[in-house]
Amino acid sequence: MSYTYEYPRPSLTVDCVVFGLDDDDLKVLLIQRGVEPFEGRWALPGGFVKMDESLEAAARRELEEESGLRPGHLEQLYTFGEPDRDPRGRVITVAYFALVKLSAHVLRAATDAREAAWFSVWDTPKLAFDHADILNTALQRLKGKVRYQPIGFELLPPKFTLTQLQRLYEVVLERDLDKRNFRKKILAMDLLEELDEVEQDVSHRAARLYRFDHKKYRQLEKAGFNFEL
Amino acid sequence: MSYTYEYPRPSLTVDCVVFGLDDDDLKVLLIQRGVEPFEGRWALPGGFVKMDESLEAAARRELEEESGLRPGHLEQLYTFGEPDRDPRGRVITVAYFALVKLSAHVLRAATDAREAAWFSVWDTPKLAFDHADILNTALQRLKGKVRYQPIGFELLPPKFTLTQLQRLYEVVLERDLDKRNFRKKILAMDLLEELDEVEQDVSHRAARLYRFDHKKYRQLEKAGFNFEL
DNA sequence: CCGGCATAGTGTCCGGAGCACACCCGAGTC
DNA sequence: GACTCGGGTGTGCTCCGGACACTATGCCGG
Repeated sequence: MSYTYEYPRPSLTVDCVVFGLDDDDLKVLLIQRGVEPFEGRWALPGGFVKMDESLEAAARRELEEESGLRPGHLEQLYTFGEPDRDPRGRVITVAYFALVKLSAHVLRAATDAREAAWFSVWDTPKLAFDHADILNTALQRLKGKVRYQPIGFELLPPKFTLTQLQRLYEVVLERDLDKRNFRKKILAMDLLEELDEVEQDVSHRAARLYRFDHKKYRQLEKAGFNFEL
Repeated sequence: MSYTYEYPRPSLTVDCVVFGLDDDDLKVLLIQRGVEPFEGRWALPGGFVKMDESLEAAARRELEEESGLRPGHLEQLYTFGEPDRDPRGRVITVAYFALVKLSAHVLRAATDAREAAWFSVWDTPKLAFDHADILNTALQRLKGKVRYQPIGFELLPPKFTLTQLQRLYEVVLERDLDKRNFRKKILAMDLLEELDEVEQDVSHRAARLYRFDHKKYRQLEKAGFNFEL
C-alpha cells in the first residue's frame, strides 16, 4: 500500500512527557527504543498519529501501547518541527505533558519499546532526537502551571499528608517553603477534605490524611476563584 | 511532480493570529480567502509549511506574503489537529500568535488572499475552518500573558503615554484599572524611560511620553525579576 | 483676555496577605 | 521512661494592593 500526494508532506508524531512523583523525587517516564533510528537509546514515549484520530487520542494510545499508562491529566505542551530534528526526514511532533500517580500504575513495555522505566528528571540518560529539549520545555511548563492550577494533586495518591503535598511543591519549584505558611494557605482555600485517618507504618507521630475535593474545586472555579500557590 | 509514502500523511499548515491596537480597540488581522475551500470567507493568514523551513519561519513567510506584516513578537500558540477541521482532508495547523504596532505597517494583500484587513476582535465576521477557536485561544493567551510579561509594549508605538498603556491593559483584560495605582506600579518597576517630550496635537494638556527600556528589562529578567501587571 | 473643558498628574489611608519565627504533641524505639 | 523524629499549631510585623478626589496644564471659543 502506498500514498501519493501532489506536494511533499511531513510525518506527524506525538510524544508524551509523563511526570510522576516518587517520595521526593520527580520522575519522568522514558522508553528504550527497539527500532532505528536511535535503537537502544532512551526516549519519550510516542509515535505516529493515525489519519483519523485526534492528536490527544494519539498521545493516549501511544502512551498506553508503550507503557501501559493511562494518565489523568494530559495537555498539549508544544509542537517541535525543526527540519532536521529527525534523521528519517521531516517529522513534526506534537508534545503532550501528563501527570500520573506513580503508585497507581505498573509499567509494561510493548510495541516499539524494549523497556519502559522511570528516571529522575535531574538525571536522565542521553535522549534520542530533540527529546531533551522537549523534556526541558515540559519542566518549565510544570513549574509555571503548578502554582496557579491545582494539578499537583494528580501526582499524589488519593489520600496524602500535607507534608507530602508540600514536598511535591518543593521538588517541582526547586525551593523550600515555610511549613506553617504553606499549611495556612492551602487549608484556607478549603479545597482539601480532612479525613479521619492517619498514615500507617511510620516510626513517628502519624500525619493526618487529606483528600483533594474535586467537586468543590469545580464549583469555586466556576465562581471565578483562582488557585495560587 | 508527486510524492509517494508508505503510510498516509497529513498536511501541515501554520496560521497566525496577529493582534494590533487601534486607540482603544483590539484588532485582529484577517484575510479574505481567494481560493477554495471557504473562498471569499475571512480567515487567519497562514498556509502550508515547506519541507525545509522551520515552523516559525513558515509563519513569518506566510504572514509577510499575505499581508506584508513583519511582527516583532511571534510565538507558538497551539496546534490544532482534529481530523475533520479541514474539508480537504487531514490538515494539522500550528497556530502562532503575534503582536504588531498597528501604526507601523501598511497592509498589502497578496498570493491566496484577496484582501487583508483589521477587525475588532469583539466583532469579526464568520471565519473559515476552526479559526474562531484559534482566535479564542489566542485571546485567552494574550490575557494571561500580558499580565506577567511585558509584551503589551509590542502593541504600542515606541513612544507612548501612560494613559495609552493603561488603555491597552484595560482593553486586553476587559476591565477598568485605577489610574493612580496603575501608574504607581508600572513606574515602580523602573522599566519606563521618561522622555522630555509630550504628545502633540491634542486639544488639552499634553501627556508626557515614555519609552520602554528593553535593555533594563533584560537585565532585570536575568536577575530573576518578574513583571506583573 | 477670560472662562470652560478635557485630560494629566499626584498622595494617603486601610485592610489583608505574606512571611518570619518557636514551641508542644504523639508515637515508636531502645 | 527517656529520646528521637516528624506532626501540628498562633502571633505579630511588614509590605503590597486597592479605594479614593482634587489640583494642574494647555487648548479653545467667545
